[in-house]
Amino acid sequence: MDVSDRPHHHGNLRQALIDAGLALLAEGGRSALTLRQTAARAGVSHAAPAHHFDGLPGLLTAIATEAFARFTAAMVAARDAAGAAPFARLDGICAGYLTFAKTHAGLFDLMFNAPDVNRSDPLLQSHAHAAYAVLRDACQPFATPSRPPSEVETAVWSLVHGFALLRFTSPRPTSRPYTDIPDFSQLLRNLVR
Amino acid sequence: MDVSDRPHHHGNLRQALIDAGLALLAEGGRSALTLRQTAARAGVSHAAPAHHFDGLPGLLTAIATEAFARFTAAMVAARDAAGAAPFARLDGICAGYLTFAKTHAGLFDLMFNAPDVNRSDPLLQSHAHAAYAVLRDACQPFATPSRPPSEVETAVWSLVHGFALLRFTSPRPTSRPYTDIPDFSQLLRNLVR
DNA sequence: CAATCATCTTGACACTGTCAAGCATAAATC
DNA sequence: GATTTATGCTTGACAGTGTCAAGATGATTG
Repeated sequence: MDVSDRPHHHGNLRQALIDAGLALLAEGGRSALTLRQTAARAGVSHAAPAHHFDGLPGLLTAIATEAFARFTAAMVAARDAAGAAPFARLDGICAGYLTFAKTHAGLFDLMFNAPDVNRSDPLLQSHAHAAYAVLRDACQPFATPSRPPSEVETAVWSLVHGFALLRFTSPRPTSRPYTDIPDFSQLLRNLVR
Repeated sequence: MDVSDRPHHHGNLRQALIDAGLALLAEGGRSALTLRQTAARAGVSHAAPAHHFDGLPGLLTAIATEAFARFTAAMVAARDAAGAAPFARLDGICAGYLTFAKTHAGLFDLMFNAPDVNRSDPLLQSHAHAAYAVLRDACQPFATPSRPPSEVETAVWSLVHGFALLRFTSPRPTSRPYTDIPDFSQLLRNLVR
């Protein structure tokens, strides 16, 4: 759309920029997500984003915040579709976790690996905390007197996050980076006993 | 050193560039590791690296390869200092893993998170495979008929890698990102039984 | 000695993020 | 309703990046 076709004030440029960034990220990965490209896709000049975000880190942080919200929603949906048994719920969450990492690799990469995301941002932190809370709640039934909740949470989070990275991120030559990769549910079952 | 002070042919510029890159990475993190800065630190022009590496990805890949070698050495040293018992050996390797991730955060970040590293490079792959082999060998004693080696390996690698990322990478506001982080040895003990 | 080759330099290009200045439109005020 | 203020966006510039082409320099070889 030509610049003269639309009003001078965009209306909701902030959200339009976030949407444009999400599209660029999905199409070309992290390296495609630049300030100028995002502005161009949203149909504004290269300096327009500066009036809505604190530079590139600000834009990336806003997109990562949105990504955490979608991440949480994906885990919750997988949990609620998995049944009522504690293990089924936890396993469902992990399946949602891994499916999200696979199908939204760009978002996952941005959320956890991108160096320019401002992880001190309060809004980002609250969304990240909400995602972690989903996992934590589902871990609670597996705590015992000798195994406090923090230990179960950390073990499960580490296992599923490490598994996701081993499996999906930093694309490797073959689908079997080092050896056969077993099913995650089995690993989880052995972990929580 | 002035350009006219040294001979036109550097002698071993390739290694000098790798060393300069390692220094920049240790000092300023991934964003400080640029082609031009590396060349400047090595005392050559900005285009000199192109004659020794295939662009920036080539340089990063070479540095990551060196990083994997040091990573392997750190794990082997920790293992050999940990005693002869199978669990002590595996625990020692994980301790070496985590200590490396903490004390060489730049290298660790480059090895696993940097998008420009060419992970199809045969030399990089062989070094990465060697690192993984150290972990795999130490996992073997914990395999059972119902728990094949690939399952133990994947579980341990995922756990320690996820733990390292949760703990050390992408610096978070506080040292306790979401909750208390327990000791890793306890997690490992519960995992391998 | 001359030719060749590898190595490094210089200069240019397109692209990036960021900043300062200015303009156009909407909102507020008289 | 007219004028002023403020907001939202544009334009232009700057330093920095990776990459390529062309040239200069020094070592090697015929």
